Amino acid sequence: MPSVTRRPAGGRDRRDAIAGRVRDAVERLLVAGESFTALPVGRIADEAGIGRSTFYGHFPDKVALLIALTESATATLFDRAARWVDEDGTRDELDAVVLHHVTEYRAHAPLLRAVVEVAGYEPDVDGFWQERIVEFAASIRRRIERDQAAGAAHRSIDAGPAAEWIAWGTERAVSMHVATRPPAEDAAFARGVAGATWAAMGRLPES
Amino acid sequence: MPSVTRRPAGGRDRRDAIAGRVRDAVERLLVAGESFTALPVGRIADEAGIGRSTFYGHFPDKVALLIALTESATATLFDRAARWVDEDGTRDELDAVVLHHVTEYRAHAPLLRAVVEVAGYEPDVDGFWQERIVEFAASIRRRIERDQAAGAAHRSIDAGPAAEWIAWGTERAVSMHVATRPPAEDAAFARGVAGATWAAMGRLPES
DNA sequence: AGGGTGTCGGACAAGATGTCGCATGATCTC
DNA sequence: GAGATCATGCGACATCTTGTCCGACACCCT
Repeated sequence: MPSVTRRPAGGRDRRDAIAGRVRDAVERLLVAGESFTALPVGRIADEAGIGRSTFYGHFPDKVALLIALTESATATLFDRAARWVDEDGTRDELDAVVLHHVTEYRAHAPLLRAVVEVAGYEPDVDGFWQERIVEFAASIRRRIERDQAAGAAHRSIDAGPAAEWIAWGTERAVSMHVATRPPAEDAAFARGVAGATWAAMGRLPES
Repeated sequence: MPSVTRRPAGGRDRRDAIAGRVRDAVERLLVAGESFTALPVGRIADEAGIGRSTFYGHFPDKVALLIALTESATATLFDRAARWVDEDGTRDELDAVVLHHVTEYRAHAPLLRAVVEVAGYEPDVDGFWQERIVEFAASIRRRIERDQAAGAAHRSIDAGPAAEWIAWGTERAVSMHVATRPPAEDAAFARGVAGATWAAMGRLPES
């Protein structure tokens, strides 16, 4: 005789299945080139095979959906790069790190395109995205400062602005590259960015 | 006795005055923090003191208005920086060049924010903006290559990707800086970015 | 069987877009 | 000044989207 009332497993499974269908539907539509901004909720509901009012039972609005979609997708996006930064990774490792970032970015490109798009006019999304990049920039700054303290990085580099420039620059350049170039060019692009990043951190190799 | 029929100056003046009022109205609304995307045409018309249908007599739609607004505003945005690049400007000149760019960007910040925002979902605006940055990146690439040919820039820098990274990075970092920091910080930011840019071009000073 | 929850389809109100028609005002030409 | 032409403003209209609500139905649990 149970002493608490519990949600039924069947009901939860069904509810999760619907949220999953909405997610998959949005992904398909974004992959097909739809702009998130111009995408009506009714279209998403149709694509997911649910009622439009059911959508509102799961998500308060389209923006909340986007935030939910991207939280997990971007949770690990910067992990490898941040680890390289935090653990004082080497120049030899950097090509692979940037390539991994480009590859991950490309894998989530439709969603990330939507995030950047919606961040332009939605403060919640903007704040969420900025938080991600600003956090990464802070770790780059600390890395540059450590390198300078150890005499490994050139003292002409001002760690704060340089770190912001690197973090935002990488985000933007990768996003543009992924949007306009084929995957076959990823490795060369990543090598080039890695070289410029290393230099911008004040770490040009000895001539 | 005139042999051609000409539109009267008064009528043209009146027509230009209306277009100007629309421009000023949009600028005021953007400065006030309105998102261009969320701004209805009716609101712009009210702010400009014209009828909504008159708006459509002057601009086919809101996006066309934005493009018209930003074409002149951004026509010269990159001029000074491009000149520095094309005329093989020096490190000593770069601080002032970047600061000028930041200052110009800040002066047009509401409009440029709108461009980047709308570029996310409007192919015309996207193309227009990309063209600007890609052109700038190409000139940076040529500059890096000239420097490398002259033995002044480090050969570890791959000019193509580095140039893209610099161009897009600068656009994005400046836009973020202007949106989140006060003008008093512009000079320090510009110096920092100039240092990182010079380094990313493979031009770290001798230790 | 009864109760509770979730879903679907439809209706509603509000807002925005783009177009059109009509009345009025402004300007130009003779 | 009179008449013609063009531009403007207002309002109506059709369409679409958003967010909300309602009733009917399905499903699950006790």
